[in-house]
Amino acid sequence: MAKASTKATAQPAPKVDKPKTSATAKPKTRTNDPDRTRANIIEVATHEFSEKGLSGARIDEIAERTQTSKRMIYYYFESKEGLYRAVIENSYRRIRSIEATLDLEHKPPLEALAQHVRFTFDYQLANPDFIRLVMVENIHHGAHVAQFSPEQLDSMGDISTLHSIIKRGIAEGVMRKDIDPVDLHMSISALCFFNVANRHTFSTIFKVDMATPAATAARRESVADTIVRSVTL
Amino acid sequence: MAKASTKATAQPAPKVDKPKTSATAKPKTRTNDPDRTRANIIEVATHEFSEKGLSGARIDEIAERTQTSKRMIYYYFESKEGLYRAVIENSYRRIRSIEATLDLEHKPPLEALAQHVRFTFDYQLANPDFIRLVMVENIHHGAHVAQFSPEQLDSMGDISTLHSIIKRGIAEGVMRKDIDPVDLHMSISALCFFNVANRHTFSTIFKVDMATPAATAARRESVADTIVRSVTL
DNA sequence: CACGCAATGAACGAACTAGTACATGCTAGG
DNA sequence: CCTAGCATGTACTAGTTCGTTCATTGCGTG
Repeated sequence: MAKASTKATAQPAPKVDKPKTSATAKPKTRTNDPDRTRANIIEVATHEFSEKGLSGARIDEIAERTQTSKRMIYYYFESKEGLYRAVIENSYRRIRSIEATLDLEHKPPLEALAQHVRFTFDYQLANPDFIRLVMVENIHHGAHVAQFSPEQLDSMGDISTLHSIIKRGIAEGVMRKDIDPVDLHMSISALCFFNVANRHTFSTIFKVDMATPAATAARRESVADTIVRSVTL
Repeated sequence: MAKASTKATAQPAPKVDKPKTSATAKPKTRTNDPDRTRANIIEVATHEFSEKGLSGARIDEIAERTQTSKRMIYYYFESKEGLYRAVIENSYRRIRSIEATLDLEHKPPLEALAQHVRFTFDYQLANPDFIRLVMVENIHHGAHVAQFSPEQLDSMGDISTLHSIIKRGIAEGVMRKDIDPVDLHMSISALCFFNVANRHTFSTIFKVDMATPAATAARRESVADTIVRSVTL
């Protein structure tokens, strides 16, 4: 459980150094570090909630796995739901910040689209906690996401990358003119999401191990191909 | 252990064969009717679990909405998990029994495939409880589905309809020869599933109402089209 | 027709769980 | 260096929640 470096999980809090506590301070004394504490709590809670759901997660258990105590959870987040909200918000923010670091602007549109799909596929695969959190949230009818601010929602729903790919595709005459970006995005999300979200029941029922590198690679190409085909003339 | 009867479970349980319980029984006296009681409990529990998850559902609440008491839940299902298992099993059984009542054998392969997709789409849309239950189960890593018998799993994974459509499609030269039926099924499931499972967060983030008839119809066709395109030459 | 077993009900309790009261250490500003 | 207020830890409580105990009623059958 040693989770030392977790610094900027919650926010870019410049907590740099803490010379105060006698530079030579030993682990004996307590060191107040709000940002770190918050970040640590969110990190632990993210995993707990994604693993057991909102009602299944236990505050006491989260507190135990934290470097601090239950008291701090209520001090910073007020309630179990407050913590859950912070977790969801933090997860969405992280996902957003990492996406779109891809350079697709000067590749042929269809190739760019395929790349975009593969990236999405791999990213979701690499972040099962986020996927599970989205499932949990939908079981709750998206009630907490609905509380987000308009700005937050806007940035979460930013699919400008896809827009520009489609635009170029149409301009270059390699894509249908009637593509609905949101509809396309939904298809991409659906295919990538399912791969992570439902892998357990699907693997069990169809007796395949979706987790092997070979199966993953094959599925990744299948999804990319399916999407590319859906936009061509 | 009281695995006594496993016949009529939840559903329009028309109280089929029930010669024993004096057919003329009046509402005044208590009428022992195990099957009906079981079915009633499962019905209520299905909704509760799908709405709140395994840990979120409350046995007391389920009991209240039942025509019987909590005592009966434990009498028939032993535990909360036992009830949950029965609910999952029953749901999968229902889904299976209704599917494949479609006559697709003498339609052109591609048309048959499109129909099959539309049917799946509509069916999942009409059964959100089942979809949500599958989500809940996957959050639990499919641990309970994994306990099903091989026979149960076999019938749940029966995609012979799809197999035969593909077979005809290839024979008639209108489909690719290298289609993997399970892979195709996964794509169909993914696209249909997402439409119900993630509608809340998706609608909120992208500011669209996925529930309108128009949006539903459009999405249905988009999904059918995407799948059909994915198998053509 | 009575007897054993299945089905049912009401109330109870032990364990758990979210949240809090109280006490105290730490850091910064004057 | 001293005080105010933020940060933290400990111990506790009030309210749930699953599951059970004890008792009773209906049903089929010998």
